Amino acid sequence: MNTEKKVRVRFAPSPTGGLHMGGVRTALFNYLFAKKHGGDFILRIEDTDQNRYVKGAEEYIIESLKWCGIEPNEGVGFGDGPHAPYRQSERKKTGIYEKYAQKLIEAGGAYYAFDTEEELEEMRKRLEVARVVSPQYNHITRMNMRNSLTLSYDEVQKLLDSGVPYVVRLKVPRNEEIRFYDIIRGWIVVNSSTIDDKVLLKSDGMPTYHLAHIVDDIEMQITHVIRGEEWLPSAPAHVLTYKFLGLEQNMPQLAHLPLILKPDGKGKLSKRDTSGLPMFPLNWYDERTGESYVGYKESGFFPEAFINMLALLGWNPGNNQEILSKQELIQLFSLEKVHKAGAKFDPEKTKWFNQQYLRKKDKYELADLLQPILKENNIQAEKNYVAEVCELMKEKAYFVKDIWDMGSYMFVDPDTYDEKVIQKKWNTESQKIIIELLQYLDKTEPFSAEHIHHTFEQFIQQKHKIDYQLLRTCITGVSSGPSLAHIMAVLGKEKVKDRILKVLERVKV
RNA sequence: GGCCCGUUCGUCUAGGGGUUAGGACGCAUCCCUUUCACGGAUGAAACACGGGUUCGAUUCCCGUACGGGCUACCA
Repeated sequence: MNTEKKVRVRFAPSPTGGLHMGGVRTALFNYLFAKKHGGDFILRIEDTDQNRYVKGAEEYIIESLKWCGIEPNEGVGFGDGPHAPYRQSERKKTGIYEKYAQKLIEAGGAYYAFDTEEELEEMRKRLEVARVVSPQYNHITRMNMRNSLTLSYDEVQKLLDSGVPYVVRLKVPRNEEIRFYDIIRGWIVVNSSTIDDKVLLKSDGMPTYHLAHIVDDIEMQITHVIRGEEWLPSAPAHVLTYKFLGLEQNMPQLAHLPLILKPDGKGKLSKRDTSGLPMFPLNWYDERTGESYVGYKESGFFPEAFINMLALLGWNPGNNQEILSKQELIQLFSLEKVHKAGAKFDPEKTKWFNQQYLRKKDKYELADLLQPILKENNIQAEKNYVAEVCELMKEKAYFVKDIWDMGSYMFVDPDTYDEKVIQKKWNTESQKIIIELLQYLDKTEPFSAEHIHHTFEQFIQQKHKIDYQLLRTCITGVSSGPSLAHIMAVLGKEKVKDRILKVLERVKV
């Protein structure tokens, strides 16, 4: 609450799978907010659920953040700061969560519960039969369960000493108004009677998210918690926990981000989507299920485009500018301008973003990016030539690989020719014209786009009309593409002549 | 079901008591171009509904509808 304090925010994913693009956006907003205010951005790994732990997920998260260019300046994979360790499983070993749980119990804000799974199940059934509207472990039902509120002090001690498994639950009071301010949503008021007695410490000794994140946020001096809207319902319980701990003054400010929704249909974006675009920043293979998912990186997206698109999902600078560099995003970002409503992911616009970034790149940069694709296709070409091809093709491309897909004829002679064009237009007459044109082209010097164009005009004036589509097909094999004169200039005179002669020889009337 | 959050063109959004409700993606038409694309121009397209408050509401309030989230010893 103290604005003098240095801003410190964290991204705290649990390593239960590949980092979803929704998670990337949460990380991004944290990053932008931190940078904007000259603060720290921390990566904390919340691996308190051993059952859901997925090998490789942590590395994946780190690599994803690196690729996106939203690197934490403190935390797992990014160098220890003063608050190491940053993995909750390791932090647990220091006894810190137990310490806070103990404090809570002593303050009367939490209690031990010894109920077995069966007993809990039984309770739920009982409530269901009784048609209780919200069956939960709460201020009413806890009085019928086995916990330190219903058992005598001696009984509790005996159970504790005998090593019977127990959990620690938050003692949520009855009928109290819990208020808190959310930077994005404003004041939120909830009646405590609707909140259940959340488990804070599990019977395996691990804290739940509810306890762990509060302890760590306090210990790590986090000033702002920026997280997904799915946490909004449990936020009142968190506020209560801070209060019981006597830490209300140190409580970070809360900001709950709107969810990213599926482009079609309903619900939040899931791991797999039918839109055709990836849901993950990087390729992800899930060892458990054997499922693999493609990433934005491998699909040919630029990280800047990906980040730009994500930033505008639920936020915008308010000035109609849509193409924003990371620096601009940082400058313009503010939580107050984050939208409240969920945003549907738009695959079309995502591609458009990539196209915009592709156009901004210069031809040599594109040439470097195209090089690996050429290599895959066993093409060897000089960098300057590749750059010219990129310059020529880039207006049509969404991805670097489009340059190859649409312009492979710039590197290899066509071996097939658009049949529709050939069938319709290839005849003795048109052949004759092309042979005549060939002589004109031979004399074109220099063989630049401008001069070629001039040659065309001359030819038309002195000889015949030119069927450009046919000529294009002869040279490139396809019936559409960038300016033909430019293509010819880049290919060079010899290549052009060669290709035309080849067609005359190979494609009979 | 209960609790919480939300609702401006198909989508992302700007705006906000009096506006021709703005931009972008996509779509359509036209211009440019040998073609496609780019670029340019134009167009179709929105304040969920019903009550208040007000001289006036898309904007504020309340309902309704719809959408979303949560409802675990998961995060």
